[in-house]
Amino acid sequence: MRFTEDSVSSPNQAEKSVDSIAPARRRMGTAERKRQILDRAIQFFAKHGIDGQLRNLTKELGVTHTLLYHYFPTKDALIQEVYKEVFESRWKPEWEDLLDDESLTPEEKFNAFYLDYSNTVLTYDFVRILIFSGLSDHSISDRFFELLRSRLLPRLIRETRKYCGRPNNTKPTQRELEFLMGLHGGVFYIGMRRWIYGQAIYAAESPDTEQEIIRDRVQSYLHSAKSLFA
Amino acid sequence: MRFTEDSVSSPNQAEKSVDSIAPARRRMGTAERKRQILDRAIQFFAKHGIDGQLRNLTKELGVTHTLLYHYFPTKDALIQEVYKEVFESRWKPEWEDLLDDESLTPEEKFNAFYLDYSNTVLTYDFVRILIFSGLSDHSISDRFFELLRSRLLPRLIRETRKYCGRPNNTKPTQRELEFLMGLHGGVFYIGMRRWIYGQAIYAAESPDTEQEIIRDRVQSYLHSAKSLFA
DNA sequence: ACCATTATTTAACTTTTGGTCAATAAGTCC
DNA sequence: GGACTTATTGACCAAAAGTTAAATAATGGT
Repeated sequence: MRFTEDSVSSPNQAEKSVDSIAPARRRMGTAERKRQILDRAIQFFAKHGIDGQLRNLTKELGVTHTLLYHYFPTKDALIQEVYKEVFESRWKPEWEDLLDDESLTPEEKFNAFYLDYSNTVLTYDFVRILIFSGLSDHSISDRFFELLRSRLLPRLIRETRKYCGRPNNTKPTQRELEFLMGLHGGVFYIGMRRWIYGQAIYAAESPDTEQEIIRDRVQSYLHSAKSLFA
Repeated sequence: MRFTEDSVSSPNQAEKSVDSIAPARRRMGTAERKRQILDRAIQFFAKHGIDGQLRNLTKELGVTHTLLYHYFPTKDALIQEVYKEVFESRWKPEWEDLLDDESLTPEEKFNAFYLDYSNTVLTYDFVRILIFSGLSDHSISDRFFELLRSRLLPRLIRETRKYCGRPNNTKPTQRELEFLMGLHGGVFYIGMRRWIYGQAIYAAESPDTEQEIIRDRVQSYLHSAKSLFA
């Protein structure tokens, strides 16, 4: 598993398998190298958690671990950039536009949103890093949930009410929010099973089924909301 | 936060605040000490993950870290016992009995089960250790899900079918299972928000509301199942 | 071809941390 | 009260892991 000096003694084989076309060694441009490190760090910390060792991370890159300090002042700084990258780059402002689109029915919006949301958020990197972050220091995951809370939940509640034929003139109640979180959590749980517990998702076979599953749940949510909050 | 030699120099104040009535120092019975360590280790590893340092753990107990090795051969052995304790002690065989109880309606079973299940499983220790385990080495969380998969899911599907007035003569379909996992995951997500993300659950105020939330979701699940699988 | 720049490595330092072992002392039994 | 058992500690080790500083060598400009 762990390769030590062997990788040095046999430079012809499997030196790197990632992006290297040449066994090229030194001197990569500053920007590219930083980018490369960051990309790899995301994968790496998603897999091993923030306790992953820098020496192992850089081994995957084919460089010495001290090179990191040329680009990042400290391990923690690197991790912060990883967090930032993952969370800020994946949030789609379009989600808000979609939910505000006047030409769509609430049902269409819910389906379109959760289909896209699950494709974006339920990835290996995102799910695991979000949880690693929550497990240790909330400060990062909080940012994501703040977006969720302020940007998405009010819109989703509004659409739910529209679907139920109720006016949207009061603040969402706890009960409404909780019921929505049931749907939301159920969707996120798909990612949990897949990327945390390593379970095969029952729907992994056909891509259609995955969509069908989301649709089932959205359908169920809206349908039940109508009778629960009537 | 961290107390070093101060705790020795001022033995009157806050020496320990946990179970100590006396500032009693040495010589605890073997069994009690082991029990004490294990209990504390559960809390500790749930909080800090398995990378938590033994020295910090024992500091909370007011003993030296070397004392651990008198009771557990290695850190890993201690962790294994923690896992075992948490997962094996919390699984209730009564759940199966409850779901098999002939005198209850499917709806009553679902409500009773998820109410009790959430009280048992959605604790700080359990949720976090389950996830720490899943994040690193599935071997432990797998055991729990195997119980879930073999003992509970078939019964829950059976009751769902009964509620829908359908015969239970075929294996659960993926679609049925996935729909059930939507409910299940939504419930577990309550624990996630509370113990991983550190969010106040909207229903934290009144204990009734918590029950109401579960009931809402169960109601929704069953009701929708009827129309989805008709 | 030479020089300046800087990406990269080598060597070394420090702190952390799981683990060992011999010494100490708190109970218990007589 | 002395002897015996063993819970507990203090000193210490070695490997792991983050960090630093100086040496090395690509690369680009002239």
